[in-house]
Amino acid sequence: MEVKFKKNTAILKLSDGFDLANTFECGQCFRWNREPDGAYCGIVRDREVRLIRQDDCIVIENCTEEDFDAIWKSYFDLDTDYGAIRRMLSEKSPSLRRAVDSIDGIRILRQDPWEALCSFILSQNNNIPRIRGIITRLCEGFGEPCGNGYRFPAADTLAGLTAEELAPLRAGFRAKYILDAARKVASGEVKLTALYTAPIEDCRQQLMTIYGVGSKVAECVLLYGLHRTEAFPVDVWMKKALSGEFSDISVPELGAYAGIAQQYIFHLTRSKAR
DNA sequence: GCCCAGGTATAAA
DNA sequence: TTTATACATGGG
Repeated sequence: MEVKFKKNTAILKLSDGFDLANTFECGQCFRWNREPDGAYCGIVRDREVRLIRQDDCIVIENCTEEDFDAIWKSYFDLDTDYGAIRRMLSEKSPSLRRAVDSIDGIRILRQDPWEALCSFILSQNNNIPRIRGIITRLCEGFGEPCGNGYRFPAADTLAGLTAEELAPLRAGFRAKYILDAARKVASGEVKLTALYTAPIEDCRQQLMTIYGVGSKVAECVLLYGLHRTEAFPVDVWMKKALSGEFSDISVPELGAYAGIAQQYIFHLTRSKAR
């Protein structure tokens, strides 16, 4: 990966892939917005940037060299060779090769664990456009202004709210889950930063103490919020996939990248559904 | 109108 | 331990 800087703009040349639409619209995140020119605009922590492809480069606008080193290099997982991971996964089974080949240029973002926790609580029994709407209203209603939008509200902020105060989100039965998550995170009863390094099964159990967090939400938080790429949702809808056309996949064999394999399988099953 | 959505808690078999 | 159902809401 090469990077050059020109007046608050980072210009990336990657040896592996970075497809903006596939990365931001694969269902791992809900707060990157496509603009008419094909660029994507998003807010992470207290920074707002805009990404656009120019020839074989990805351009990050409003990105200083300091921010790139402190935030974006890690957030976009730019030090990871996705080409190598794809090749490794493709060797594991014919069905997984089809899944990997069904989409390219996805990078697993290193999102904020708290934001990922809320996002995937809200995702349950819900569709992506509506999830995005609820999260937008959550940020507008309770987040600090940032750039042209809002930061994701802190757990401490939400912990002091009531279900009635969350009603404008129209999150339905999920509102009470958000409040329980906020309360447990704000109090330290669930310590998200500990989940970066704890044994994966302990992490699952810890997350599932939150009302409304089951195995599937826990796996998504671990993968997308804590970059635990070995996390794999074996026991909810993935069980369906693995008993069908993906029955030739052995999850333990996928090892450290089982979660990334899951992302490709998710895409293939989604694209077939329509 | 109808079906269903990146599921989970709860009750019942 | 496995299987069924309600859940709030609205996108397509």
